[in-house]
Amino acid sequence: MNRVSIKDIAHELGVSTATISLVLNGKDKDGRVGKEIAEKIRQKAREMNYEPNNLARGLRSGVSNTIGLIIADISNLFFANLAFHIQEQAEKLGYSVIITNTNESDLKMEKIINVLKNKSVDGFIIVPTEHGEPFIQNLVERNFPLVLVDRYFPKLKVSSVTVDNYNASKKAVRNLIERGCKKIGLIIYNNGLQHMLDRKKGYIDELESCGLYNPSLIKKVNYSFLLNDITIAIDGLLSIENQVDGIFFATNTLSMQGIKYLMNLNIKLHEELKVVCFDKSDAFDFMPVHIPYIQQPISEMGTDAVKLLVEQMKRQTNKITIKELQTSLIISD
Amino acid sequence: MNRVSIKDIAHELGVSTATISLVLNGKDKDGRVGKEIAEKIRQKAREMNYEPNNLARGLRSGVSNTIGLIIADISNLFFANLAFHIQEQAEKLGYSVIITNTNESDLKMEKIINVLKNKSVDGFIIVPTEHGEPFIQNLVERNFPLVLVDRYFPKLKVSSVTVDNYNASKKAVRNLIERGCKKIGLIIYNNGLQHMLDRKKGYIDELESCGLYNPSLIKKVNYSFLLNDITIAIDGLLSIENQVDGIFFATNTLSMQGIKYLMNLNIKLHEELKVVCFDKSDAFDFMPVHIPYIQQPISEMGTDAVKLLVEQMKRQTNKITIKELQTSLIISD
DNA sequence: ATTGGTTGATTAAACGTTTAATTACTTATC
DNA sequence: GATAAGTAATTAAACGTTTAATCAACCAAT
Repeated sequence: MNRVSIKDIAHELGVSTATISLVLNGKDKDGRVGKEIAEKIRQKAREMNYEPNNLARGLRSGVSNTIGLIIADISNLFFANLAFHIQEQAEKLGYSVIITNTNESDLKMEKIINVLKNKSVDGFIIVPTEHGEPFIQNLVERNFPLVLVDRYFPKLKVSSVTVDNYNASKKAVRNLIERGCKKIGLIIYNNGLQHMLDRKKGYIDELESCGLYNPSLIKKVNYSFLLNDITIAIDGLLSIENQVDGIFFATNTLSMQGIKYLMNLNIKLHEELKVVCFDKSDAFDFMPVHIPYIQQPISEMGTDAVKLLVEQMKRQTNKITIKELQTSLIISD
Repeated sequence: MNRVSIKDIAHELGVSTATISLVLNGKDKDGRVGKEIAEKIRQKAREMNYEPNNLARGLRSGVSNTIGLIIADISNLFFANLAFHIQEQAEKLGYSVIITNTNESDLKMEKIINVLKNKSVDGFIIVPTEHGEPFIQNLVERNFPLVLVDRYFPKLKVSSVTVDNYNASKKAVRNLIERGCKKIGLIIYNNGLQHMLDRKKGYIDELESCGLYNPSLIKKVNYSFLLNDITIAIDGLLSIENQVDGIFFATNTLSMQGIKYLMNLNIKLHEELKVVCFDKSDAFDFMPVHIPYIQQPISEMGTDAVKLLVEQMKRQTNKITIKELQTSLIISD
């Protein structure tokens, strides 16, 4: 009652395992295997419910047709959606995906990379953690097929799919300016990841271009103390010396917690204070006013990442592709 | 520059691969390998950065220390969180997890089960799709380690971890009754999954116990036409002949879309109409009133599922465990 | 001096594939 | 009728482990 192997079919048909393998892998054309026997093999395989053992296959051929996906926080809807699209696209191209989660921990990322390598994934799609650069560097040096997504390290020669964070940020701030804001605060994570820096840079440049930039309106939040830090950040921005009339939230988690706190404070959004968020949240639909937000092309990010990776895995190319997708500012839907 | 294997270490140390394997698997006690050589092997392995090849290991030993997790909708926060906790617990116990997503498609579920079997996972944790019973049945017959989670099939002899849907539902309805509702509607999916039926049964029984049950106040929604069906359902409940004063939403997706529509209709929640939801949503924090909801012990569901599965995989037991966890009704937090 | 137990190591097969190399046969070519 | 070319199959090694079986050496006890 055990799994049926190529050997069983061979035995059943009185033919060698090599022939079976050839046929079942479609290498029976170019005059390798006779038509009748090939058909008989295919028939028998179906009949016996044969399913190839991927371990054996991977061991022998060094190819597992599996992609290792490492994301930073699976309970963040953005990443969950990203994972979804990556898996869909991978399946279309004949790959399966192992989804794993670092929970933003560098240690865990290192560990996971090793686990996945031992499982012989053919390539990685990674949303890297803050101090994960050395581990990525290591993969790059070993010439491992790899695509970074959402976040990237500018110094590394590695393909990536991100959004144009800089211009997204400019767009967001521009919107606040056009709506009449004069004192615009930024709430952003204090990590050193380049996409955060890009968002900050966009904010600064756009404000500077109209002489509205004021460094003390940038408030940084520690990811691990989100709930606490965000109240401090907002209190700071609303304080007597600052009195901002607009806030740009640089991520979806910041948006959610920030707006929650603003509502607690009974701040009238839109009237007393205008906000723009990076990334969408389901909760926007339930807020008393429409919240403008930067929409990311999640589906495209996912499919592009897979496509780039597959190219690498097939060794069709070894050039680095840096893909920067454009975002849209959604005012109301 | 290739991966270092057990052979390389053996060659380096002038010793057989068997010895290496023994030592590296901790089977060098009971007088199998000398102390000095064992230490030398461990030393060298570390030095050469040896990492075992799990394909070879799995092929030879038939054990992969990998759990296949099949969930129904990864972009649903409930499942994403569940996946998170399952992965955490699995890691603690020395297993890695392959997360996959059926998107509620029966076909996909069948396909994924096969893919994972070919990757030789040692066991499954599955959130089954509506018509997935035969595939689960098949796994059960083959005596495959398996735990269902969130949903279950009462006819199958298979371990599962779910919540006590029946009593959760009763609790929810009881709350509406206590808040003075006389005409309480139910909005629920029209699938035949047992946990849905349980929720419906709880609703019916609780209402019948106080003579308030009216079958026409149950509105069913098709998952694939959620957006459309939910408006019809709500319109029906609010119509002149029904005029409900309370609604129980049987899932988080139904809650979200339902409440969204109610707000569009400018229904005053709490005053004109009271609601209770099954499962929590981040969006509740942003609603004008507190939404009471049934809180599920997601973390516990995840860890329990892993524990049950690991017991099975280790063949410590072959008895079926049906675990039904209790929920809490959260009025306000 | 034979037997038997310990300790410490090796040998070789096995897991299920893939694939380069080989063989054997048939047919076509000059 | 010898050679080449094509067709159709097989053989056997290899991938990196694990593990049962075996062997070798030493020592103790009869």
